[in-house]
Amino acid sequence: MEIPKTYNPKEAELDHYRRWEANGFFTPEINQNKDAESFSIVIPPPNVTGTLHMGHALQHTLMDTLTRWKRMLGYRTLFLVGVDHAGISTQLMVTRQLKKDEHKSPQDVGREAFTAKAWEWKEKYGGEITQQIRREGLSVDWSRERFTMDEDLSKAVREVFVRLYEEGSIYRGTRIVNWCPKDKTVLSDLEVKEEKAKDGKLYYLKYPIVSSYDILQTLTVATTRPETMLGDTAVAVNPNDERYSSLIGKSIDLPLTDRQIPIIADDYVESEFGTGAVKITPAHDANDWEIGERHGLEKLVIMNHDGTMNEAAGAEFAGLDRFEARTRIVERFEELGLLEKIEDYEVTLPRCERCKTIIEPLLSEQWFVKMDGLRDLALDLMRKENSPRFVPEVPHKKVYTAWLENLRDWTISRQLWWGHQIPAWYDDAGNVYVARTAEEAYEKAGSSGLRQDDDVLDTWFSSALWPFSTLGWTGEVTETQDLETFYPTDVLVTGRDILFLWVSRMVMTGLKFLGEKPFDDVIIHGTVLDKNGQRMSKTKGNGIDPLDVFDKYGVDATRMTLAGSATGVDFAWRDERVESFRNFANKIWNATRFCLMNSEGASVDLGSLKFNSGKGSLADRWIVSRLNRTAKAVNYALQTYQFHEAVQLLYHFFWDDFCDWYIELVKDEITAGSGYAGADDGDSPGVKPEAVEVSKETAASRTRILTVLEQALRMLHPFMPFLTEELWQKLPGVSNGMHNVAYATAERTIMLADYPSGDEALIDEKAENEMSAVIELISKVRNIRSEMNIKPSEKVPVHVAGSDSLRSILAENESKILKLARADRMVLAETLEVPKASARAVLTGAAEIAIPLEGLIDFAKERERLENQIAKLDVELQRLNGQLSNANFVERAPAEKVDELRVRQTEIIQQTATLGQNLAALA
RNA sequence: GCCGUCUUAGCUCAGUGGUAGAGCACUCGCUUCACACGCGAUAGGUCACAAGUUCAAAUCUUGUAGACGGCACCA
Repeated sequence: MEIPKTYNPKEAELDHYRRWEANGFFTPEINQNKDAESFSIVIPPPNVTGTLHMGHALQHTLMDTLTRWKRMLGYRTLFLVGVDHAGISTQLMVTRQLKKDEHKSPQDVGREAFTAKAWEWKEKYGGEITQQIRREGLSVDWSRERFTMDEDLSKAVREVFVRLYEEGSIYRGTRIVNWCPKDKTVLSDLEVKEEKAKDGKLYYLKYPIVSSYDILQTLTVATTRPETMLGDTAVAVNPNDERYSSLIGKSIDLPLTDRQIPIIADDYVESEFGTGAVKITPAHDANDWEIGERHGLEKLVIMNHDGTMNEAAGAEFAGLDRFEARTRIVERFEELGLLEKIEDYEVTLPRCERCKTIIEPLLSEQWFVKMDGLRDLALDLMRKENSPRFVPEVPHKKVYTAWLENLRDWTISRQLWWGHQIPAWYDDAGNVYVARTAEEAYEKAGSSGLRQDDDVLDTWFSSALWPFSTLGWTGEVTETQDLETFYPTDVLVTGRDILFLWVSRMVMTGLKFLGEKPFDDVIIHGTVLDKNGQRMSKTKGNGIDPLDVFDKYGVDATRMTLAGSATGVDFAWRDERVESFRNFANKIWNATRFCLMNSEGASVDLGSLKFNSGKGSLADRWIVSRLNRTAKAVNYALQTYQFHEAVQLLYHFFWDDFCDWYIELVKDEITAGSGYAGADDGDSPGVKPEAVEVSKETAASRTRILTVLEQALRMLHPFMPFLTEELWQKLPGVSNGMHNVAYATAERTIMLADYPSGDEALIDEKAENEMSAVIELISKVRNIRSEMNIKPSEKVPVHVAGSDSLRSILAENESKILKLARADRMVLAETLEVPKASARAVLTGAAEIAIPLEGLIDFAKERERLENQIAKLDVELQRLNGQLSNANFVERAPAEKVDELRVRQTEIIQQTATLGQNLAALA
């Protein structure tokens, strides 16, 4: 079979994906084993407005790797995919489009037309991310694709809302909330991000005290937001503050208004801060609101929802933007001689996570979820069962627990049109009827003259139900088969930024409504940073588009790069790293190409790797041992979510063990008699292999190498799905008979092949030790050749002295050693008998080698070589001597350890002696 | 303010008590018939700093410095 010299990923990628999807390989139904254990994972639903970024690519890779691995192991596997309706984001997109296309605002078209537009937008543009997910190769079940606003999911949302309302956990109340004047909606605490302001100021305002005398007395208050003074309804001081005790009970003539406000005492005030007197604006500050509650103060709202001042702020200010009002008020205070001073002051400002607008704390009536009960469910689960298990555990377990412990009520209403409209209806008298449907509300009210609440729910309210709403939970008694089979899910893979917003809430709702946690393990992956270690962001423009990387290096190489980063750790993106995995993909391609060029008369046969002890050549037993050892280690690494460990194991097994050693060791056997060791440049057709008779031995060797390769491809498949499928399909003899039994009848594909789990019986310590000796010998010879500048084309004789067993191992592998060491003969003896003009080295086990180099040797260089070797050993020996002469060490360290060092000490002494003699002989 | 993470080879990072590792880059040598996206061979680190625990510390404890993250407060 002829294949090109270089792997071209793009060709393989789309074709295989189409075929996998069309054949239903991604669905759990492909699994024919009724007793199969299930494995399920739900994707963190990307925003419908979103496009793929590196964070997605990372988390998707981890999830797909796990899913493919479990599927190959025979689990009934569901990787559920879906998209989030992303309330604010989508509303903004659609609003923008409406403005651009029709020059209209949402209010112009009305709610119904607007949401219709939003659905249109979703159908048209919302598919981008799902196409990108296909490009990534994710083995998600498209037949179960979900959208958070699907009818079933919406039903689940209403059900949960009604149940929480009925038990009193959802309530409507008037509170200070986080208001975004740009998006014109309330936000939860988690959607507000604090940011340091560059030029914060602290304004000291003098408030005139109402006095029975005519002397003007003032009380100075400090504030960062002077504009709120128009809403002040008191000034507070600490009750123990002697400076002000006489003022308590008196009043202030509030400047710029015609109001008089009281001076009150409250413990909240810290005398040390500012002037020790605080202006109190209950309608525009959460702490002030508390004080207002305690003292029965009026709550005067002075701002509109768009951040402008309202009538209550007074005619002079009404209509001004809040920041214009600030400037204006400061000017007016100055005019009145009431501005004491302005200080620079570092202040952190709350900003809208989405649009970065400064949040206005505003008094507003909203819906809230009381979190106490839900919180306790999650906390108990953590305290009693240590669940969910975070990977890595530090720091997430602690952060998660601490957050729960300090949890406050959740503001769930949003002043948007795109989302789940709150299932609450009002009659003209203002009575509220919370119900699953309008009909149910009418029934409760005994009238159909009701108006549904205008607001929608926080997007995270529906996301919180994702692990079960997607599996068919609607709260009805008939639970679906999927829910039965796949809930709870096995593992959640997500970023740390949504630990509170999403993960914690899924835990709470899962426990509450299904009585069972939604997942066992939570992998919190790291953040992909740019090459300077900075977070990628749109504003910085330093983002790396995964699709560009796919185009340049291939999806598989990108996946290996992402999986190859340590779980949970941030890492700086380096193209060089993907490049090395692109090279790795090419290495796999070419190794396969070589095996295929020499596959005549052979086909993949698992039986060819089952050796009874002692049977099979050393190289064969060795590679089979390495294969099985690697398989065991890879499975363990995946079980413990050490993806990078698995990547390293596979990389080194394939490249070092399989390519660098095994292929080279058996090359002669594989190419024997074919006259076709390889195509020359790819241009000429080469010799047709069918012209040549393939011997039984050659065919057997070819079968073995093909089989090892086939197993390696299977192990690599969860990480590199496209390349491995592409190559696997080309191997002679592959069939659906290699599938896990659960998929016996499915059309043949590597993605359903049985995953190698590693056979302990085929791990052969003896073979690995013997091969180490062969490898050590070859390496030493190569080292001498290189340092003595012996041309690659020049063959040398190799003399080896060593034990009987070593000599017999080497003798058995003579032809291989000669080839790889580029030697023309190997002389084995008990002691070395070589001329003085030889280059020498020592081997493990009191063995030594020499290469006679009459006329070629550079004595000075050889002396240097030997001295270097001695010096290196001496460093180690000094350390060993130190340790072993320490009585404490010998007494207290485990005997095993002490013995180990003694053995090593003896060996070094012996080797040093040998090298010393060699050196002396040169003089 | 509170909590936490990181600091290891030129770069990016593994490594969690017992002789320091990888990839890339660097140096040297190779058109060796799968692959130059390759092959072979080197070089390169007092594991941020200090003290402590231990027979033994990159690894555990404490402190210091620097980088970063989360939470809270902010008149």
